Amino acid sequence: MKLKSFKGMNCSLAQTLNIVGERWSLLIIRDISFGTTHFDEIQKSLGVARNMLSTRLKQLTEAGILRKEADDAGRSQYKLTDKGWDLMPVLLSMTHWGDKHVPDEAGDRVVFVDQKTGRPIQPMGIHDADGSRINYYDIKPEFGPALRR
Amino acid sequence: MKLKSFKGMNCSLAQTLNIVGERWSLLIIRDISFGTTHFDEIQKSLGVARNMLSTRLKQLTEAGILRKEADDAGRSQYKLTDKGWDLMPVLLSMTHWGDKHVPDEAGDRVVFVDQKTGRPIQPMGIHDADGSRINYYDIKPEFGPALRR
DNA sequence: GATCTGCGTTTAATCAAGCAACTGTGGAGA
DNA sequence: TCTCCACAGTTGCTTGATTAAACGCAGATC
Repeated sequence: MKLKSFKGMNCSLAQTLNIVGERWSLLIIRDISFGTTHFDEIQKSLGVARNMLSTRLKQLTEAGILRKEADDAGRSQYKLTDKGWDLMPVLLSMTHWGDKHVPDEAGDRVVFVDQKTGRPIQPMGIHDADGSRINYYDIKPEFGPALRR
Repeated sequence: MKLKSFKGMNCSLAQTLNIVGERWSLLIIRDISFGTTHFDEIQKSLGVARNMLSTRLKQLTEAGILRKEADDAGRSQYKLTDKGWDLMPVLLSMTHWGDKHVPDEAGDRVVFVDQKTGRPIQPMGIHDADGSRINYYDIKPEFGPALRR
């Protein structure tokens, strides 16, 4: 009774979840994006089981999200590829949702700021073709070519 | 050997994953956002096991993401709450990532358009305080009050 | 040469996903 | 009123996934 794969679903969300939808994947990716790139560092930071971490790193590397390389000391480390960095909107959306809906009494936990100005970035939101911010009830889904058949 | 909870992690991403990070949750939420609101409809649409669906719907309702109510015919249906609709940026980020990195040869699967203009919305991206689009390498994380202690 | 650190793999136990069959309820039709 | 069917779950079982801890192994340090 294998875990059901989302591969056949012909849905971009399902395809994404098939690759990064596993419990630990996004936390691993976040750690690496923060500069925690060595196996033991990630393991201690997250408290994930070592074999899980090993498996996930392998899968994410095969999926082209991570790249394994040696650092100056010859120790192996993991870095995000461009494909991996493209997941930042996903990470940021989730972080902002957590900030808003599962807050800490002491305030925000991590704030992402614009490096040039030092000011916090906007919470992730929906923008129309002109770049104006719009609401979720201002959009509607339409079937694209791949679903019209 | 219970599944490790992310609750104690003091990280907004982990808090979000603790609520919607399970395999089926986001797919269920997407279906409901598309108007597939009855138990059997969702079950057939996703092919998820009925007991899984039952458990997830219960958890998501308890988490305040869904609301259970009766439709005109008295059948029970599930709707998104505002808290649930706030997950749209997460769904859209993942959908756009899938469109880009796991494409279908036939083209896009679902396109989200601005209801007023009919034009597709922008792919989810990072915006600075002034609303200008910036890149992932233009931002950096800073520890907020909850982590400075 | 003994111990430590880094990076995993193996092992054994337990938890959760998956499937299918069953229950319970309400309405439609005979 | 009796049967049939759709809907919304629930129950029970099997198998896969997750966990923690122990083990391997190479290179560096004491």
